[in-house]
Amino acid sequence: MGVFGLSDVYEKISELARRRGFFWPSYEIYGGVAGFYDYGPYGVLLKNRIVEKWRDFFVRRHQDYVVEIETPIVAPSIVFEASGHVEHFTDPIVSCLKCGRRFRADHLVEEALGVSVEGLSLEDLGKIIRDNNVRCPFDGGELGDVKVFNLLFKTQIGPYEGDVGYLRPELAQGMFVAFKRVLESMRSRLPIGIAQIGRVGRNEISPRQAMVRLREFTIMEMEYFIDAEDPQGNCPFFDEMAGKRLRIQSYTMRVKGGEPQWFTLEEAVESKIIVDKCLGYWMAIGQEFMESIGVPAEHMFFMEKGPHERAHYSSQTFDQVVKVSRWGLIEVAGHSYRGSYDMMRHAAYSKADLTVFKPYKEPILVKKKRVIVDKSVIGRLFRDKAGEVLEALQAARPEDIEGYLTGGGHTIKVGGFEVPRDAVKIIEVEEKEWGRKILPNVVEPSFGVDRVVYVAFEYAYREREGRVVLAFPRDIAPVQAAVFPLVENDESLIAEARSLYKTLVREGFQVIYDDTGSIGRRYARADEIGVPAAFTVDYQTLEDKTVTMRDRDTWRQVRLPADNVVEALRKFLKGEPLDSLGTPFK
RNA sequence: GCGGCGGUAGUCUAGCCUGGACUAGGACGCCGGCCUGCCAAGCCGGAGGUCCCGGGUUCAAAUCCCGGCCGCCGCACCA
Repeated sequence: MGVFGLSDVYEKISELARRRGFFWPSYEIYGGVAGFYDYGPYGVLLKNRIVEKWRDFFVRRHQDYVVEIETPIVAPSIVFEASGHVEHFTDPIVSCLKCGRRFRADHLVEEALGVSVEGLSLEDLGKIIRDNNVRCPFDGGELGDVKVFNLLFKTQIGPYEGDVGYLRPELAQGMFVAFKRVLESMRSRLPIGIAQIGRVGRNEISPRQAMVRLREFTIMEMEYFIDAEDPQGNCPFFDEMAGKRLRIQSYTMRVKGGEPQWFTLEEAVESKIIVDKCLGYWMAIGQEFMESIGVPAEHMFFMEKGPHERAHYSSQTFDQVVKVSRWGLIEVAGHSYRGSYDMMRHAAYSKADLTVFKPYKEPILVKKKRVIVDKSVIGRLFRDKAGEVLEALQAARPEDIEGYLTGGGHTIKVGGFEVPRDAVKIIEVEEKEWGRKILPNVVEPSFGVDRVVYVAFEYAYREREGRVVLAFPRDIAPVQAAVFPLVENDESLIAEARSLYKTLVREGFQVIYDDTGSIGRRYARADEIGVPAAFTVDYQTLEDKTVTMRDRDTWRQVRLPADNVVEALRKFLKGEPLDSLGTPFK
């Protein structure tokens, strides 16, 4: 028995996944490497459908605001210096000089001395270790310098060792760095969502839990760029989801030991449990997405992270967690309010102007003070320094300069120069302002594909009369239909079945054709990879061109004309009940 | 990274303690043939094994010992 009263199906799932070609640990013939997984033929089909569904929920349905891009997985080091990952995406470690074992430096100190060392620099940690003679807990050996272990995979771009590159640990930086160009190509309007689906790498110290914690994995992520000062305009679709019910456990609820509670999206936003409308909106979409993958709403909730649990960039983060039988709660998505941290950093590091011009409806008149300088005086007085002086005067705030003028002094001190007051005057002008420049804030829903695949698999797993059925929601099933002749040794049945199979393939369906073994065995095989519908060509087909259609989940059948199969399958995959598609059979 | 347990055809497993007749046995699955008028039926035939890897002990190692890799569990870690 697993947790939450769910029976632990992990072993059965991994066995089935390997045997039927969904997923398995990579590099098996070389003994395997922890943290890497292969997708097999049906796994790829399943994953692709899940990815396509995410794209539908987050991108296609919001296509007037959300676009998808693709950026490289390797970035020059400056990108992750700007993002803070080079500095923060690390653990401090020390090595024992005698046995070579490695330890978390902060934990060792906290354990040995019973003091909190949170936020201390590497040097400070090293000093504490030396001053207190902290030793290796195994053989008492002396400890070396405190170093950082960075979870970024490091590489080199081109032939020169100085050109450090990193494998991205998240997709977000790709969107931030490309933001200006994307915004421009989408006619420079906010809000805008930029989505991306792609691989990332994190050099985890000890990955575990199969597909749940990998060193290389796929993320589906969106950065939704908004104007923090225009809360009304940011989320034009909010009302459509306002009544959606979400289960939320705020940080304060959690530290008090409280259970997650149900809120409508509107309630959660109005009571400030979710700090931002857009953050809440995408959480609601995220919940609908996971429900469509097969997870009932009562099996997931949003868990708010506390101040010390959040990433360095975030002011509010919710983990979208789903119950699984083996490991309890696993995080399938993180929903973060990232503020303008990243955009600020990239603007500073790249010197690019990453602001967005937001026009007002009507231009407004503003009174501004302007510094007027008598350049001939400055030129004569400062000669070759005149340029610098002028620059300093322009850079200064007019109010400050006015302060000197009204203060009655004889000179104005600016940029290390003293400028005679007569050379400068302040005038007031009226200007039309057509808009303002803002640095956008960012809301980010980010899903781990591989975890979603695992969750879909676990929630689809059923046992029925000693047989295994993968009851995927019909529209994510890796294979959509099966076609069988009733028996395997009748050429005319086989010919009809092959022809039906070809029709379905031509119509774009993923179909398996199978004519070996008994019909029951073939149904069982199809159930085991989760094929929602099976069509069987029997002797009556030869008379009246009808076939039977079988539902994976009920094992019931209807009979319908072979010519209607394409349309019936299309409807069935969209959720229509079997009974509406034909007349009952047997 | 630490500790415990484990690793044998595609899958599940017997054998390991007590080394040799193991040319590694079985079941399911898979492939071919026969049969089969709707839910893993039957019969015949077949393919499939680096016994996790490396080293050691021994006349002899799937079996004992050491190291490593991988997995599961617990601790730690998971910006």
